[in-house]
Amino acid sequence: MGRGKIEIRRIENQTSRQVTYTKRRSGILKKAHEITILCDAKVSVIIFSSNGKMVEYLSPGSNLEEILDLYNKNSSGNKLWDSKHENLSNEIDRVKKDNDNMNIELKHLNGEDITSLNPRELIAIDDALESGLRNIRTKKQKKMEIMEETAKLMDQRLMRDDYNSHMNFAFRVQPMQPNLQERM
Amino acid sequence: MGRGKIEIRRIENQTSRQVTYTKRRSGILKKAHEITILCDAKVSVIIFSSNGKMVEYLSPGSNLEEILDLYNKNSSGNKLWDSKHENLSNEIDRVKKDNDNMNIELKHLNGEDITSLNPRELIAIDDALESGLRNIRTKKQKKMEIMEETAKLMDQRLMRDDYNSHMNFAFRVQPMQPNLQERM
DNA sequence: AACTATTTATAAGA
DNA sequence: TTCTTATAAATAGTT
Repeated sequence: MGRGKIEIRRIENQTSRQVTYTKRRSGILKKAHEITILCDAKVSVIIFSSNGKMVEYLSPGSNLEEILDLYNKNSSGNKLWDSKHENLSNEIDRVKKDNDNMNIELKHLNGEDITSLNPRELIAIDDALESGLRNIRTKKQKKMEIMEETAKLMDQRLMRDDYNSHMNFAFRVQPMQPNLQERM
Repeated sequence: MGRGKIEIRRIENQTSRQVTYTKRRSGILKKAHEITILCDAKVSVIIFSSNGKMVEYLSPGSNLEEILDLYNKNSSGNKLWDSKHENLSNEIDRVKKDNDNMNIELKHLNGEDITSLNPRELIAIDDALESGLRNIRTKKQKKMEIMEETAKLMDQRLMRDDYNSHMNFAFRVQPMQPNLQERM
């Protein structure tokens, strides 16, 4: 449809390729719109020029997500963006499994849900609890000691500061007696 | 372009709407293909008829995921399928948080990572461990008792069955000498 | 960016 | 439906 017939093959001349692209692109978008109106179809057209610029047509009253949902429904087999979602889903499953395991472990450590356990498992839990208790008491003990130590040091320092501040006071109230300056 | 000019408005006649749809649909697909070849563009066309049947065109050497990735890059603002993604991501975060909390709790119960805890918290852990220990020992005890009870009952039953089977045997192998039955 | 000769698409009819 | 064909629309090459 033009001054001459053309073969459908890549237009080598960069300029006329660009011109043809623009003309035909608008043609397609127009047709897409027309079929939408004439036949109430839903149409999505996405066109990228060779240099990456995009234009799209979307039937009014549609949105691409809806179209792609329909696309997924109509496509047999592997769905669009499933691969992207699959990774996330897998991670959820993995983390949930961890979650369940820890939940069970916590319950066991609290003596719940243990009716199905065998004696060997019960002993393991008992051991874990005892070991935890030992650990925490040791550390608590150590902590207490450190705190007491610190408290003692603080106390000493406070007493010293207190002494000094008394001295300061003494100096301040008697500034005119330089022979009392032997303070640290 | 036809015997008469038509207005671009919904074709009310169901039949001619269907006919027009088919013709124009193939027209669009053809044009999509042509611009792909002539101008080496990338094109995605998805068309749904009013009764939900789908056809698509996709430039050879492309796939829809690629096109939609480009679409996302070219669309400013909120991306396609982000909402779906977001839901999954949120769930992961939520579950991971649970996970972390339980992990910390488990470590605390084992006496690990407790240096930052205050004495009140340490006491809570200590209590939890003791209560767990009490629970599990009570239940273990109960379980043992039940098992012993069961064992005893089984034993009694076995002994009785054993006796009976001997009786049977005795009767069977020495049916003719009833006075030799006094074995156990 | 406009123009127009020609091709192509397609509306209506068979 | 499918085929035909007159005509509208799109567009290739030109200005």
